[in-house]
Amino acid sequence: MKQHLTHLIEEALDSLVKQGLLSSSLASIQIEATKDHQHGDFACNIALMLAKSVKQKPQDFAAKIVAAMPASPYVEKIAIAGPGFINFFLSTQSVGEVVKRIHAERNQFGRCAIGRKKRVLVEFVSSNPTGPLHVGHGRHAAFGNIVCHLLDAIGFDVASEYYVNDAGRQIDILTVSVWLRYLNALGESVPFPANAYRGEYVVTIAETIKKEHNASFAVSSQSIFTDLPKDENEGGDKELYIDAVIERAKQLLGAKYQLLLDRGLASILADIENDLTEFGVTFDRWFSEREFIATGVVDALLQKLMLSGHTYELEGATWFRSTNFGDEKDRVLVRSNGVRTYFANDIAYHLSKFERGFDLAVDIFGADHHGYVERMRGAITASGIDSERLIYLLTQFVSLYRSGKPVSMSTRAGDFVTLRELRQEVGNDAARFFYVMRKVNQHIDFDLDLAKSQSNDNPIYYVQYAYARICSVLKQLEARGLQYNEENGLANLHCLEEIHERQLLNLLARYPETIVEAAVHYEPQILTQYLRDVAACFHAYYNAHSFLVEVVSVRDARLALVLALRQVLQNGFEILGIHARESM
RNA sequence: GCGCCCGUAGCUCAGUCGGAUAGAGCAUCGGCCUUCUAAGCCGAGGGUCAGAGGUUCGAAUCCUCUCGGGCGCGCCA
Repeated sequence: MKQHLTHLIEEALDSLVKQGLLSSSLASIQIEATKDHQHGDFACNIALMLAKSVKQKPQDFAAKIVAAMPASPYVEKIAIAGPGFINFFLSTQSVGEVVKRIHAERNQFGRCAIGRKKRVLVEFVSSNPTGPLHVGHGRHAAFGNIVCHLLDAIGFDVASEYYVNDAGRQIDILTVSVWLRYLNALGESVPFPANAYRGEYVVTIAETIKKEHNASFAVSSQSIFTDLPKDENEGGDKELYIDAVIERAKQLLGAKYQLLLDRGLASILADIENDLTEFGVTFDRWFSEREFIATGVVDALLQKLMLSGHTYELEGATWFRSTNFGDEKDRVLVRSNGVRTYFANDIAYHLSKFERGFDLAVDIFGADHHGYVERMRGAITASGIDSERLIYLLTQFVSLYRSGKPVSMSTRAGDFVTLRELRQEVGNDAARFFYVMRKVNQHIDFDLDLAKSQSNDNPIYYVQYAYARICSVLKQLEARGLQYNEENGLANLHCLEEIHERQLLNLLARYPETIVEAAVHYEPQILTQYLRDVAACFHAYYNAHSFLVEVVSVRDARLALVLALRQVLQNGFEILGIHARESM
């Protein structure tokens, strides 16, 4: 419809050019849906934009445009209002057309092909496998998953990946944490390092290992702790101390150290994957940093960067001159001890994404990584790849509120809330909806009481209830022994003349552009907001009018409308990954 | 100190490409159930869009500065 109206304006402008009233019709014509129904269904601001160049009052020029416009079967009335807007009032018949379209396209309604099958890789969560996911990761999971669905809906070829950071020092810390808890479970009395992972899950893993392997990882407490530096609580450095414990563990366990490491890692990854799967979030690939390094392609990929002339040697280390790309200081790629940094491996990983044929790489990270973005983009540019192809989306933090008070989530105190606990408390649907209801770069105050409440205050119940109510109407139809005739409904759309019906029809027509808007900006909250609007419109309609009226033509037309709405709700829910419930 | 993000009603937040009188919900107050679910609807009050300049037909939206809040500034990951 927008296209049609744009075309009408174009013809009017062309005609004015021919009359010599306008020098050029080259203007970007903006047609927008009105906010207020008194302004008709669509409005155009073209007269306001061109008024200056033709040296006329916008209202006068608008009148000339309207006079030059060809007649259209869809347009019932055209009015000039306000400072010079041209308002289009459509016929009931043409507004109702959207219902036919929805009935024809079903679950395809709202999908389009503007992504042109371009390949996009979305990387998200990528949480270090050192413990269970917490509520912050949940936001990444929900957001990333929904961004994938949105991009798919507009015709991108989407793949998702979880980068498993299983090669670094923190895995060693996990391993000794598990080991010390294991020794504890065997009855050894061992001090627990200040910098080790203190969570209860470590104890659980240790106990499992004890059951599986008995005492095969046992050593005497004395052999571990002789001649170690002081830990933090003894006035020492916790970093130096934990590194010394790691070294000692490797010495004492030999080849068995790797066994222990693998066991702990596998256990945590399994937990993470299980948690995400239950949450409805799956990945096309779990990309292991360790395996990636083992293939040997990391050095080959980094060669691109090395050959760019943007790297140099200093004090035994290899540096990337990221200051050439706006970074505040240069960054180390290879440490003086010969070990590559996380950054170097990550550059190789990102280069591999483009090497593997992806046109676009979308990374979803926490806002605490923002300092990292610039140097990665620099490295990509230096390697000869257009950094426009790398998109970073940074999420802000999530705070939980219960009874109006913030829930303490200090990791140190061991009382941080896991994603699993949150899901169990409020349910997957509410968690997903609440996570993406806010702009990604805005802090979330997650109200647990609200997410659980079964009331109109709760947005997730509000939208699901709209769906359930429509289902309920259909059950009622059956209970009264009535039949719905779709063909008759679609033939009588001109009966939908109530103001609520007009508003609902216009909203339904906006669903496809809402999806495009949400997808291209990576903003799912545009969709959640739309669903809340459409639900509010429906509830008002429901309250104002009966659907199951005596007059068959009106009844069938109304049912055709609410069934179209049900389809749109279902399509939106599908993208959000929430359930369409038939009853509440 | 430097960099990034944020600041909209008492509270939590919408506000599309710069458009018409800045909108919802909660809370407060007042209505609506012989009815397809009242888990809902309708109405009232409530605003210096943090502040000051600028850009223009028009600014919550774009630019500059100031104030306030969050985050980041490792040969960690």
